[in-house]
Amino acid sequence: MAHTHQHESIEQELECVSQVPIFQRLAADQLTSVAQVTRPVLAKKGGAVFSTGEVSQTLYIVNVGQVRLYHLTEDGREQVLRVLNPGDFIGEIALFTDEIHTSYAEATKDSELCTISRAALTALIKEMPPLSMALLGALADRLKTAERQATLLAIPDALPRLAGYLQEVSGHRAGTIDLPMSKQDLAAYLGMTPESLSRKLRQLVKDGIVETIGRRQIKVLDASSLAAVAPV
Amino acid sequence: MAHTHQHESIEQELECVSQVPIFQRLAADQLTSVAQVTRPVLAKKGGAVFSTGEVSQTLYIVNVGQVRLYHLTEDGREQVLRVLNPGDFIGEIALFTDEIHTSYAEATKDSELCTISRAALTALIKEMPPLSMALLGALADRLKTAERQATLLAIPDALPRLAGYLQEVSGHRAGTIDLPMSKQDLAAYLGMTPESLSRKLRQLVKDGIVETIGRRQIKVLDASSLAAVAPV
DNA sequence: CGAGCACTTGACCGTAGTCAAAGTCGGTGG
DNA sequence: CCACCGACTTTGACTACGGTCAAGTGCTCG
Repeated sequence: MAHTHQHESIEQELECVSQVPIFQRLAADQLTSVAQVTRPVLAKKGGAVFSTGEVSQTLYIVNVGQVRLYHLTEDGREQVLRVLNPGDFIGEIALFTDEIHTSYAEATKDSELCTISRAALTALIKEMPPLSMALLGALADRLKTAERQATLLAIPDALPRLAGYLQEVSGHRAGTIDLPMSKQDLAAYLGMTPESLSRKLRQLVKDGIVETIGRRQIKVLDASSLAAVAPV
Repeated sequence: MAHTHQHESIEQELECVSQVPIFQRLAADQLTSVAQVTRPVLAKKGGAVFSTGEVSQTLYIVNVGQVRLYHLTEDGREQVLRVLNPGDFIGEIALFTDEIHTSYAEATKDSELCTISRAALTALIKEMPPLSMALLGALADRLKTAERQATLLAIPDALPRLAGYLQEVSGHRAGTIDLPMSKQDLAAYLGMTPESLSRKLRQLVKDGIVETIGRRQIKVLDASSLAAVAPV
């Protein structure tokens, strides 16, 4: 489990809080109030931030590193729900619904997170209406992404599923994409095997639609051909 | 497009508002304030509540009837995102993110909805902190459902996908389920064809795990066998 | 520089999609 | 109240796509 600093200065909390989109609209003194109720948490690469079944009424904000959020199905498959990079947050479901976690959160790199307890956040919201709007906006955004993922996953064929994803992360324009996760995680996210992902990606490369650069970058060469392959 | 009543009494709005879970924690006088800014809307069976591309900064709450929310993919497939029954709401994404609708909403029965504009809701939230907590809770809940749907859809085989769905709507217990949508919509929701759904359902019936009653009901006979088939 | 892990490639097989057609339920109108 | 019509659902045969298993290649990080 992660280790909590006890004697940190307020500065680290401020750094964390000020980086987060949901807090960005707040005034300086409000930021300080927020920072005062956060607690930093460290998680080593491969370590768990939380697991299924835990009753953690805490909001986690990723400050440094990367956290992978996934469901574990009974047959051992990991369904990647999303990958959190600095500025992203998790735990909002547990925060607002009184339920136990149904997913695992695991650091894929050495990571640094800030946490806010449910009680503290509730108090903050009462004081700062803009904060609740920001939170609502962030949740709505996440919901949109999740529904989009569901739409993608419902596509029966792997090629358009991949194309749809690439289209989305590229913003429908030609250009270089930094993949937010490893190819095997991406495969799970898209509901296919790493083998299928590899084959379909290769097909797109062969057709001159995309180009791979190293392991974590893909360059979209022909956005319109990509759109023709994608079904959305 | 739907027709708006202009000269309704406040009573109808109150009926609508008081039925909605997100408003249920409010005091009577607060409910009245909410009711004052809502506008009822009627939608005939088969009629559109809104379509892709519309810039509607409005929250829709279903009061009577049923509304189907779906994406249309380029190959003509309809991906059902969800089906809204009385008390459910839509439009929150457009409300908080300044974006155009990416989905269609269509009434599957003659329906009655209440609407609240973005401006009005923002004002309400400022006045009533509990309301924002309720909204956040509702959104978090929806997010959880969407992530769950994504997990289900990522399952490669159709049988466990169906079993997982049945498990979920039955609350993991034996008993009768009222399907919230037609089988062909359910097939789309689960990312398979109506033919596959029919075959897999039949298999569950043959194995004595479930029983079909008419077209819209399924009775779970053996919850533990169902759990054995489901992968979640 | 080396070891291990991520990724790729290949061959085979099973499952679900497709197309076509029959069957059945539900609602509407006489 | 019953009969009909239309949409939903089911069934069947065929095909192909992707999953599985196995082995090979190449980054990347220590």
